[in-house]
Amino acid sequence: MHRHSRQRKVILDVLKRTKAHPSADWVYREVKKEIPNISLGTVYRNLKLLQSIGEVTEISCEGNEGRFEGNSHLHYHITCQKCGQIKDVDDIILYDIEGKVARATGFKITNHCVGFAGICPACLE
Amino acid sequence: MHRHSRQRKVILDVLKRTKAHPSADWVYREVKKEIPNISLGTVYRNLKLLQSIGEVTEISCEGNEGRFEGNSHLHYHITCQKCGQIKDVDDIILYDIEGKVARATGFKITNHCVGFAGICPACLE
DNA sequence: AATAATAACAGGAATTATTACTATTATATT
DNA sequence: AATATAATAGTAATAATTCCTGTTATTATT
Repeated sequence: MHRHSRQRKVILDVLKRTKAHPSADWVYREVKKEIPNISLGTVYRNLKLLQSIGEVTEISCEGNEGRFEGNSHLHYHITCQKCGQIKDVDDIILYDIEGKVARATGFKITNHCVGFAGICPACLE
Repeated sequence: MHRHSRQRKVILDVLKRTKAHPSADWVYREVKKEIPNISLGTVYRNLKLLQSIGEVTEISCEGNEGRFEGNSHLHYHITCQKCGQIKDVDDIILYDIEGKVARATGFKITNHCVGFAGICPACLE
């Protein structure tokens, strides 16, 4: 069973209060401000644990692996290939896509991802 | 300008004739059968070059980064989380999804990916 | 066909992200 | 308070990919 730890709490707090989609290393540097001797291994271990209980999601599309977010409602992402920012795409809903793929392939679907890449309005000038 | 090289030709041939979605290292080992002293760096360099001219695609969804394919028509992928195989999903068409996201976000979209994870029929028993 | 310019190569070193290991510390239970 | 062990810090190890350097091979030009 899970015990509480200050480290885990601060890691989750950091993720919950940012709208960005940070890397493990960014989380590490941020938590370090509050717990200066935290270990990078602790960050990785807790990011994984927090994922397993649904508190944190790792992005898995369009080269954005290793980016995390504390926002757990279903949505997709778009990445600017020029400045690197990742934004949420909240307006697109793919109705029953997992069901469609399950029927087409015979797989039991457990997860899907959708991601976009392009140039953001600011970088377009 | 690009020159021809035996290495590049064999790398592309290997990718064109497999239905799998191999890793750079698998391609390397396969090409080694024909060119025993090929270098892994050469494989990476050519995979990148072949991508840039559209002959090869790198999968970018659901933890399948670093997997390549020579099949360049638009389609999606599904990965079995138990046995690791990656299969093509050819039957699902997302109508004008890039246009929809462009209108919703203001980005100029250059690419999108859709990927699924689950358990394949064989692994389900 | 020989020459010159340089793209591409082999082999190895370097880099980066992530995981594993181990001795110590902190949390929850009795 | 004593105990069991989950979690930690710090470091070492691993894996995937890129970078570097001297050599080779391809193409264009003579």
